[in-house]
Amino acid sequence: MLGGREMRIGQLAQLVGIETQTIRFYEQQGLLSPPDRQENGYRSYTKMHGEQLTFIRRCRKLDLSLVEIHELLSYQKHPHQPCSAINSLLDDHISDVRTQITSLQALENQLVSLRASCSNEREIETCGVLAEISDPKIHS
Amino acid sequence: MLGGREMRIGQLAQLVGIETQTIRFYEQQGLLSPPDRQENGYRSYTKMHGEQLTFIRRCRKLDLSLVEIHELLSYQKHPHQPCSAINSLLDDHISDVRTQITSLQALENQLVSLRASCSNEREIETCGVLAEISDPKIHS
DNA sequence: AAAAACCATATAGTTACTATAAGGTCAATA
DNA sequence: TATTGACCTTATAGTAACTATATGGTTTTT
Ligand SMILES: [Zn+2]
Ligand SMILES: [Zn+2]
Ligand SMILES: [Zn+2]
Ligand SMILES: [Zn+2]
Repeated sequence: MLGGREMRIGQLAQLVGIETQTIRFYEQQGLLSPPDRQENGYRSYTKMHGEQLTFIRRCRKLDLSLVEIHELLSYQKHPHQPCSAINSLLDDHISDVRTQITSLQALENQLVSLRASCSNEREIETCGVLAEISDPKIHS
Repeated sequence: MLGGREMRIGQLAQLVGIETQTIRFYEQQGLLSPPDRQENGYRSYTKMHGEQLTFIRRCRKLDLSLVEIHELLSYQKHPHQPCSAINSLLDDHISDVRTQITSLQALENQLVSLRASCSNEREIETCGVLAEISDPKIHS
């Protein structure tokens, strides 16, 4: 054993703040390099695996999909190509997020207006909310 | 056959603008009343089923979950209770949507700032985007 | 009669995990 | 020494709301 810094999956999990199953899952998905195994079959991780995992987790917090992360990792393996692909990926992702925001805002408006059609304190039978969903008035 | 207005699943699907599998799925989930069957086993739907389906679809467009729709439908079956539960459901849902919007906006800001760390036209090796994800600078 | 269109059920796939089952390994304890 | 507990292994199923496929029966059209 050259550098005696290996850890087992539980320690890595604690280090990164993630569940052990998630680590195995990323390995299975090809996002995390398969670690060496001890004689008993236990996974043996290095500092590098910790960095890979942290990278993946940061990407996930940016709501990048596993496929997108896969792409980013593949770019990292060809460091002498132009980085325009990375920027395209990011631009597309930003535009996805903006689309989501826009449609959620439209949804919020609809919901607020629906909510306004009930003055509370009624019986369900005459509740404006259910009535509006069942038979919406058309607003210009 | 008393009122000869029954339709088969394909016709109902076309009427509502939905796939036949989705109709069967809603029935299986207990959202749509099970229709009568013809002698050959085919489902036989009435106008009422069309209205139920339209209600469900409108709820889905408001991004209400199937569980929430289930709740709404159960309220409809007890029309002489106060409608405050409906309003609570809606208020909770609106607050969910607002939470989503807020966190997506925060995400958008992060992504835009990340994007700004690359001036394009570089090699991947020196791309500020990957560098930032791997090793983020701390901003106040 | 044969082909096309429709219906039926059951099952698997999607995303990113999370949870469970069934069992092997290791260190500490009774 | 036997057993407990914590840890590890793999494999499989569950989540949400559909969507797609496989396989086979029925009806309608050509
Ligand atoms: Zn994206
Ligand atoms: Zn009301
Ligand atoms: Zn909701
Ligand atoms: Zn770049």
